[in-house]
Amino acid sequence: MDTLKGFKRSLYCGEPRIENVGEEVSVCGWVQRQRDLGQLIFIDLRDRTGIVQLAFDDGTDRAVFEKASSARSEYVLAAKGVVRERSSKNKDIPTGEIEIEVKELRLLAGAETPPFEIVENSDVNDMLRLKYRYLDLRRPDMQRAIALRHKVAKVTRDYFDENGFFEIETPMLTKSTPEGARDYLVPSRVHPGKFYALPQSPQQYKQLLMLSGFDRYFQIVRCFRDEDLRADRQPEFTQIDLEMSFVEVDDVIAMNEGFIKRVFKEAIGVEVETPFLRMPWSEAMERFGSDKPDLRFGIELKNISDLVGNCGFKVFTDPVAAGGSVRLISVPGGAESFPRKKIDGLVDFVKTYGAKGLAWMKLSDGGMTSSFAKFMTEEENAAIIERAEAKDGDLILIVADAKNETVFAALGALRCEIGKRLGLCKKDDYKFLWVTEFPMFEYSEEDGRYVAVHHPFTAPMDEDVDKLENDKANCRAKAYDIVLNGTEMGGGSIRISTPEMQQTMFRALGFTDEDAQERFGHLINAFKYGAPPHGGLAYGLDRMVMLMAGADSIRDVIAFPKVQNASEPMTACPDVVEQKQLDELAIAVNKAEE
RNA sequence: GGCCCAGUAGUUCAGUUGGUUAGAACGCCAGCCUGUCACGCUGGAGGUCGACGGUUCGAGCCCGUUCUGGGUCGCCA
Repeated sequence: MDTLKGFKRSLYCGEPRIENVGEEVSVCGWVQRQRDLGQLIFIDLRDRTGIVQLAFDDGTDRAVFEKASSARSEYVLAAKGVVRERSSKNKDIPTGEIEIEVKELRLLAGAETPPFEIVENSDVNDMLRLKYRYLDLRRPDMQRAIALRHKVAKVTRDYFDENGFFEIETPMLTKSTPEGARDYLVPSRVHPGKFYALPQSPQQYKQLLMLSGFDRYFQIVRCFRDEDLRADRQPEFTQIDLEMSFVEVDDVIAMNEGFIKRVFKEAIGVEVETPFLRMPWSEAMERFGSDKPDLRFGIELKNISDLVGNCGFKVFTDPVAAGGSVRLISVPGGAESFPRKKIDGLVDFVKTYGAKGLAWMKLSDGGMTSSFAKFMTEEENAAIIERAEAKDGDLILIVADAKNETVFAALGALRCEIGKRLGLCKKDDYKFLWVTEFPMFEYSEEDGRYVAVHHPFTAPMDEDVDKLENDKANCRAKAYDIVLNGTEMGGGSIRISTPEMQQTMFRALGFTDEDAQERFGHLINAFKYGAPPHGGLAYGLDRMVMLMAGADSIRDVIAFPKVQNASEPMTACPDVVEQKQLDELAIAVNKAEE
C-alpha cells in the first residue's frame, strides 16, 4: 500500500473537461471498474462528484502499469497525470470526452469484493443494503439523496436567518409527558429510579423561547417517538421546527409559503406557485376522505345517504339510521380497468380500514350492473349515478358504515390506491395544500374521553372558544397542516398564550388542576409572566426530502436508518449492556428477548 | 397485537405434477487480449434451497411451527 504523503488532490473526479486537456491533474477515489485489455488498461475512478477514466498504455511506466493491473473494484487510488482527449468518446458521462494519462498511481487501500455491486438503482435486498450501509451510501443515487438533504438544510438556515429567526438548541434530555407518543426514556444515574425522556418535539421549549422574547426561532432538530415504524416513520427523525411571536395563522402560513417556494427552487429547481390552496379539515374529509388529501387527481367522495336512506338495502339503510353515512367515489374508465377479480381485491383492501364491504356499480355498453341491483329501484340507481356524475365506462364504488370515520378512512384510502393504480400520481407533480380548522378534540374510545387532536397548547378558533366546555365535538383549533401529494409534510398551530385559556384547555381535557400543574407546571407558571401571542410549525425534514427526491421511503434519505423492528442492522442496536451499567442506573431487567 | 407479501450461489432471479448431479445472468478467480467504457474470449470456483418438525420410497416444491425482512391496520397528543 502507498501513502498520501506529498500528494495533493487538484480536483474531483467528476470535474475535468475538454478545456483541461494538457493540464496535469491529481484525483482520488474508488475503483468503479477496471478494464484490462492486455497492453492497455482503463480504470473508472469514482468519487462523490462522478467518474473519470484513467488510462494506462505502452507509454506508461511499467511499475505504474503493474499497479493498475492489480487494481480491483473499490480499491482506493490516488492518480496524477495529464488530461488528454479520448480517441473514442463516451457521451453518457460528463467527463466522457477526456481521460487522464496516468504518470503516478498510489494504491491507498485494497478492498474485499463488496457484498453487492456499487451501482445506481441497485435492487438489492434492503436488509443487506442496511447491514453494509457504508457501501450502499457509495451508490450515486444515495449520494445524491444525502447531498439533497444537505442542500435543504442549508437553504432552511439561509431562509430563516434572512427572516430574523435565531437557531436555538433545545435539550435532548427532557421531561416525559404522558400524552402523545411513547417516549424513549433515559435513566438517570444521579437520580436512581428517575428518567429523562428524549424529545418527541421541542414544543414546550420553543414556546418558552417566545416568552423569553426571542421573537422568532427555528431549529433543525432530531425528535424521537417510540412507536411502530412505517415507510414514512422512523423512531428518530428530523424536524424543521419554528415558532414566531405576535402572529396569527395567516402570518405563519405566509412565512412558510415563502420558505417552501425557496427551498423547492434552490434544492430541486422546481417553481412552486403561492399562495397554496387552503381547505378546512371538514371539507378535506367530505371531498377526499382524508385530512391529507392528494390533489394530483380528482375522484372525490360523494355522500348518497339521502338517496339510499330509505331504499331496500339494509347494508345502506342501517348505517344511515345509526347516524353514519353511505358515500361513493366514481372511477373514470373504471368499468374496464377493474374487472370483477380486481374489484374483489378492492373489497379486501377497504376491509383493512374497517369497512364491512364495498358495493359497486359498473356503467358499460350503455347499461348498468351492480353488486346490489336487486335491492334498488330504477329511480334510486339513476339518482346514485347522477350524484356520482358517472358516465358510461365508469365504476362507482360505495362504502356504508355506521361510523363516518370508517367511511372516510376506507374511501379515502381506496381513492389513493386507485389513483396509484391508474398512474395518476406523478412524482414530479407537486400539489401543495394547507388543511386548516382542524377539530380541537377527538373522542378516544380507549380513554373514554375527549383528547387533544394536536397538543394541549393549541389555541381554539375565536368563534369556538365557548365550545371548549360544551360542544367539544364541534370545537375547531387554530391548527394547520401543510400537505404535499397526500403526505403530511408539516403541521402547526397558533398556541394558547394566556394562563386562563390554558387552564380552561386542561380542564376541557379532563386534567385536574393538580395533574396539569404536575405535568405542565413550568409552562403554566411561565405564562403568568407575559407570553406574546405566538404560533409556529414543524416540518418532517425526512419526508420533505423524500418527496423532493422521489423516494418511496424516508429510509432512502436518512444516512443510517432503522428497520421495521426499530433496530439498526449495521451496528445491531439496541443491544444488551453490562450488568455493571445496569447496577449504576439501579435498573433490573425482568424480561429479555433471546 | 392483527392481516398481507417475500426468503434458492456473493447479488438478482428461474426451478414443471414431489423424482437422477438444483440452473441462468451479473459478480468473483485464472489465462489471453492496444481503445475499452455493462470491454471481449476461454476456463474455473462458488449452494445447510432462512430454520425446525411432519407427510412420503423420495421434499427447493406439500403441511405445521418458527425466524428474518418489507407493506399495512392498530398506534403515531
